[in-house]
Amino acid sequence: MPKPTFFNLKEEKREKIEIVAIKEFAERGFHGARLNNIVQEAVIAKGSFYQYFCDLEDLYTHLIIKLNRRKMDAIYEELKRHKTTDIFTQLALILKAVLQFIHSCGEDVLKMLNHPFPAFFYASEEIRELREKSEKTLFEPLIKEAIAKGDIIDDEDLAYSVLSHSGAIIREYLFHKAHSRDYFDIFSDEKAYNDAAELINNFIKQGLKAK
Amino acid sequence: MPKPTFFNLKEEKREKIEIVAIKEFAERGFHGARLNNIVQEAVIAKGSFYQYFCDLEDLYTHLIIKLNRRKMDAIYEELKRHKTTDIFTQLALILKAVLQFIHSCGEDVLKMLNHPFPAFFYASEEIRELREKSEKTLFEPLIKEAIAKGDIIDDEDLAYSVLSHSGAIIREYLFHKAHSRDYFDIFSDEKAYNDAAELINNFIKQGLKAK
Amino acid sequence: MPKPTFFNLKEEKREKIEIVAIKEFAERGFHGARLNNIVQEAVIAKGSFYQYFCDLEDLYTHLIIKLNRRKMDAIYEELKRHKTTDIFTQLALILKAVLQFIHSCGEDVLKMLNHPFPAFFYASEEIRELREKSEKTLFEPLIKEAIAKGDIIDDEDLAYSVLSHSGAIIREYLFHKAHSRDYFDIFSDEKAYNDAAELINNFIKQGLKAK
Amino acid sequence: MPKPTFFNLKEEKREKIEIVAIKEFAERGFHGARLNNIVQEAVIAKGSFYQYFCDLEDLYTHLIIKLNRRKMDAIYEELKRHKTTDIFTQLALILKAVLQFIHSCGEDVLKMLNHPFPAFFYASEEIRELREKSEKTLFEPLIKEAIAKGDIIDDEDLAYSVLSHSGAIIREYLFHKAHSRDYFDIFSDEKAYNDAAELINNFIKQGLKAK
DNA sequence: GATGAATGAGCGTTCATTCAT
DNA sequence: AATGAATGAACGCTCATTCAT
Repeated sequence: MPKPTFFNLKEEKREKIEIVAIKEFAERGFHGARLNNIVQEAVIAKGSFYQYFCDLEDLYTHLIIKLNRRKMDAIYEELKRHKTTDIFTQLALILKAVLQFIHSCGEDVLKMLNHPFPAFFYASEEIRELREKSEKTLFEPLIKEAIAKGDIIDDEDLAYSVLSHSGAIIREYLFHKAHSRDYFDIFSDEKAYNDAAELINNFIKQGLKAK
Repeated sequence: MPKPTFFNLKEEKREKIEIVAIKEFAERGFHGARLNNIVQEAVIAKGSFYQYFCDLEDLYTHLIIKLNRRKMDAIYEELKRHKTTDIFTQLALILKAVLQFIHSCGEDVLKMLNHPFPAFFYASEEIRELREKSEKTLFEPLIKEAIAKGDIIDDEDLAYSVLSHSGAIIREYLFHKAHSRDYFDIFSDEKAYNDAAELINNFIKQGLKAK
Repeated sequence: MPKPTFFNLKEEKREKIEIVAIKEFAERGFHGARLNNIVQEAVIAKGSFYQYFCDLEDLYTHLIIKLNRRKMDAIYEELKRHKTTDIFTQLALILKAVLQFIHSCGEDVLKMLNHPFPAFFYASEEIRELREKSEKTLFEPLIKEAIAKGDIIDDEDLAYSVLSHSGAIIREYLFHKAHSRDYFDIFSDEKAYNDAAELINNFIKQGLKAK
Repeated sequence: MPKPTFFNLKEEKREKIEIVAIKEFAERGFHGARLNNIVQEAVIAKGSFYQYFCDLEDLYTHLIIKLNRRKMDAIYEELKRHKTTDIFTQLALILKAVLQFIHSCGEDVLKMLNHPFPAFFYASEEIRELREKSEKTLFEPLIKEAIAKGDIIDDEDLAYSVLSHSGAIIREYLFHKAHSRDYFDIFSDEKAYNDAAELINNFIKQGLKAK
């Protein structure tokens, strides 16, 4: 968690540091990122960095959490805007919101997220919370309601494990179809993405719908 | 690729190095692994390490390839032993073989494989081939045959993207059910794993079976 | 080129590093010189060294350039002080200035310069410029003027190749006479050196003077 | 000095090692040369190398001494063939013999000799002897006789210091004229070399001839 | 709060030399 | 005499972190 000093910074400076850091993490991954590069690009003193963050992990975690929060906000807003109660329509809205979010972030964020997460990431308590509070919090109420309404079969765990992998399956689908491994590709062709999303959504519907 | 010197080593010594390295990679990930620790634990001179491998990446890649080959061998053996042509029975066999393979390897291998792959890994030609020759080679013929026989709907890409995520969905299911994050847990309760495998298998069947 | 940090150092510290480095290069040559020895003798942290210089080559080049500049300055000052236009008087002044310069530097500098230059040295652009701007710049105008005045025969290349070896011939002369191989010896007996310089100067005059 | 084992080797093998070593020293200089490369190219075991030589310095010194001996032999043969007693004709013969020797050795030898001598070289007793026994032994009798005959002025030391630099002055002359630093150039144009040799020879004659 | 020079543990890697076979 | 695997000291260099100003 960044130190209070960081949040007392002028918005402009704070954003500069974040943008520069995202660029560094995007270009070189967490393990390749160098504090020297970040402070140089952000035009802050090395000592100042340690007034703002404990260390590089702290900064990295901060960025991931912030991006995740913004992603979840975008999803919730999309869900709120359409006010549907059908879980498969909701899944479609979620997938669409994710696509839009990624577009809105720019290439560096995408490149950063495309790097494998560093090992410390999985060990961190902060991250455990983050995961609990994002996908679970998102899907569980939807699933519970859909079960209550009798829309899907009565297996929360199955529904969750499938829904939470829907994004990954879409990406695998597009990768496999295109024989590509370029992460950008699959987000740039909006039509192809939406078609794949609908296909996977329908696939999931087959398996989950109440008998 | 390890140097010939490595393969000329006495089996005992060669295995010791591999086991020690797996442990180090398991505990700290590739980027956290330290050559010093490995040579110390394996009781070999630092210089000797470089008689066996070009560098740490070489050792890491060797281990991943070897483990992957053993996994694929186990799967193919299982498929051969049962000689079924039903794709969903085949998927069940595959999942079972993977479970057995992981049991046979021990916890360190699992922990090592659970770490995100380092970036260099994706750049390597060796690895690209490995990936082509493993999951794709495994699933594609099964899918093609099942489509030809009219057992599943005629969408190779969909089938592939779903089947290749079946393992991940099972693990997510067990994680979510157990509220656990210990990766080895989910492989230790064989019954629970097999039940989950059957459940996910059936789920997939719903979505893929020919109409 | 040393980094700005080096030039911001207190004079005392900067000189200590230079003196220590000259001693190390003098005793062991560039290829034998050890960074460990330098930082230990100079009582600075290894990391600090890299705040001051890119690497050992950087330090070595810095020293050579600095010494060369000081040598050339000494020569030009001597020439300016006496304002002669006779090329052989000028050569005598140059030889005298070199002698004084070497005396002012001490034995270590002499020993350092007596080592063969490392190979990288000849590849560097910085050094190419240095060479262009030292001996050539020094001798060529003198020669051109002497030819124009009709003082020496009209062969620039011959004059240059002979004049630029005058120092080496003097040293060989003194070595041979003294049956010595200690490089510093020949500069310590000022009288002998000056006699030799005059002798060689006269020798050259015989070959170069206009007929 | 190589060990007796080396001289017991079959001529063919011995020559192979020398040729390979010359190539390695030519390409990378003494400090860049790697024993690994030499034994690999010469197809001998690393351990065998130490049966033949104490270390790399031993091999290097052996090669230099051998080449020097061959050069001196070539010079003496040339002098013997023409049986002149005029010192300047003799100098011309020496310069010519050197040119021919370098041509006969091939490019690798030239490249090897073009590298600066390593520092250990100057410290070695073996080398001191070598130098004593080559240039000095060559020039001193010639000079003594020329003085006795009254052909040149009575200053042995001057004559020696000038004659022993004649080769270097020729090279400087050709370098300067061609604005080149490529060592090969100056030996490949035989005509230019011979013209320069004659020019420098005449120059020296002016300064040395008896008045 | 801001600075940036100072720090030194730690890194991966090299390679001449040894020595058991 | 020949081998080549084993060795480990030594190398230059990195870079997150500290700390005096």
